[in-house]
Amino acid sequence: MKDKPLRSAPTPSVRRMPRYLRCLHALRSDRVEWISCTFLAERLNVDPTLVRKDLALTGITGKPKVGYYLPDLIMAVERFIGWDNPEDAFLVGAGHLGTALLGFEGFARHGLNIVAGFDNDPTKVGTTVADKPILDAAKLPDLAQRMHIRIGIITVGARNAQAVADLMLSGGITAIWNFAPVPLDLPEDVILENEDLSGTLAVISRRLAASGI
Amino acid sequence: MKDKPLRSAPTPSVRRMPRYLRCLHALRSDRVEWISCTFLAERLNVDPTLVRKDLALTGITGKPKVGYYLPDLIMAVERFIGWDNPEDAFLVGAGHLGTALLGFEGFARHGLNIVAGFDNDPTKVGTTVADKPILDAAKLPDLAQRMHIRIGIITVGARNAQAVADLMLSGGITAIWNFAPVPLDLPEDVILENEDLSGTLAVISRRLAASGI
DNA sequence: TCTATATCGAGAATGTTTTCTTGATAATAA
DNA sequence: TTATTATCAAGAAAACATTCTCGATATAGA
Repeated sequence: MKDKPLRSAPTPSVRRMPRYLRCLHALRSDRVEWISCTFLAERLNVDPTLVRKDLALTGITGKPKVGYYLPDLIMAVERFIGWDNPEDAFLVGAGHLGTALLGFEGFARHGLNIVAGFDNDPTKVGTTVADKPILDAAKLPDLAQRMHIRIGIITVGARNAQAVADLMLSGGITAIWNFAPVPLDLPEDVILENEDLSGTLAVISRRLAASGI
Repeated sequence: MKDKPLRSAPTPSVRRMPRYLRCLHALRSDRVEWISCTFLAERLNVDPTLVRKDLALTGITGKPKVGYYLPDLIMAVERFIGWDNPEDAFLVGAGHLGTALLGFEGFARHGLNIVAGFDNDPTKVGTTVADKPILDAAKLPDLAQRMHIRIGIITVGARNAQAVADLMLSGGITAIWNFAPVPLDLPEDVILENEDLSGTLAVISRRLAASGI
C-alpha cells in the first residue's frame, strides 16, 4: 500500500471499480460524508465483503462503525484506476459507433479525453463531431507522436482494424481499445482490450437457451 | 454431455466461444475440413489446452492426429451458445449507439435478429434505420407480447434506462442487454447482462498507470 | 463511565477457472 | 507390419476469485 501503490490486482475487481465510483459520486452529490461497505453493497446488490476486499485494494482504510470518508474514498478509487489525471486519446472510425463514443460525455469523468477522431472518408474529414475534429487517418502517426498520445480507440470495421492498429503503433500508441470484432496481432508490450460484444451476446443466448424453450 | 446438454459452463468459456466461431467460419471459407486445437490456439494466441477444454464443453469429440471435423465443430459450438436458431430482439434508443447496433450485420451470424427499434423522439419515430422501423416506445409492451420477443437491448441514456427496462418487462421480455451505465433493478429471474464500457476502460487505465511513468 | 452494536480488517475456507501431466489413439512413413 | 508423432481426453495441480468467520475498534446511548 505504501511501496507498491500499483501492484497487480484481480481484473474482476478493477472492472467493478467504476460501478463503485458511480455510486460514490451520486452519494457525494447528496452531501453524504461517510459511507459503509454494507450500504454500498446493498445499493449495488453485491456481497459486502466483496466490496470491502475491492476497496481494500485501493489502499484506503475505514473506521469501524462509521465507514470510509467519502472524499478520501473517491480519491483512492480514482487513483487506483488511474483516473486521477485524465489521459488524451485518439479514435479511428467516425461511423455510428465512433460518433457515439466521441459524444459520450461520461468519459470526461472517467479520466479519458478523446481529443480527435480520424477517418478515411473524405466527406467526414474536416467536419466535427461533438466539437471534436475528424482528421485524415494518414495524419495520425505524426500527430500521435507530437501529442504523446498513448491510448487509441478502434471503431472501424473488421476489415480495416489491423491496418488501423499498425498505424497507431507507428504513432507510438501503447494502449488499444478495440471495438472491431477481430483478433489483433500486436507486440506483447502493447496493452490491448477488446470490447467483445459477441461474447456478452453469447452469455445471454446461452442462458436463454438453457433456461427457456 | 448426454443428458445435460445445456448444463452450467464457466462464463469465461462461454465468452470465448464467439472468438473460436469467428475463426472457424474463416477457416471454412478456406475449405479447411479438419482443425486441431493446437492450430486454433496458435491463431488466437491462447493456450491449446484451454481451447480443448472449452471445445469439450460443447460435447464434440475429436480425432487424435487430425483434430475436429470443421462442420461438426461449428455446429456444436453454435448449438452450445444457442445460436443454432436465431432469436428476435427489440432495441430501445435510436441514438448513435442504437443505430450502430441496428446496422451491425454481424448479429445475423450471431443468432440475433433485431426486428425493430424504439424511441420517444417524434422525429425518429416512423423512420427506418438499416431497413428496420423505428417505432414509438409506448407500443413496445404490446408488440413484444404479440411477437413473443424475449431479448431487449437498451441503448438509451442513463436517465431513462430503468423506465425502459420496466417497459420491457411489462412486455414479457426475459433477457436484457443493457448498454446504459446504470445498475438496473430487476427481478431475479430476468437475464441481465451489462455492457460496461467503463469497466474495460478502467482495466486499460490501470495498466497504463501501472506500466507507464 | 460502561455497554451494546455496527462496522472494519485479516485470514481461513470454499468455489471456480486455468494450467500441467500423463496416457491413449490414429495417421503417416519406414 | 511396426515405429513415430501429432493430437485428443481426462484427471491432478495450481492459481485465482469469492465468501465466510472471527476478533478488534470506534461510536452512540444508557
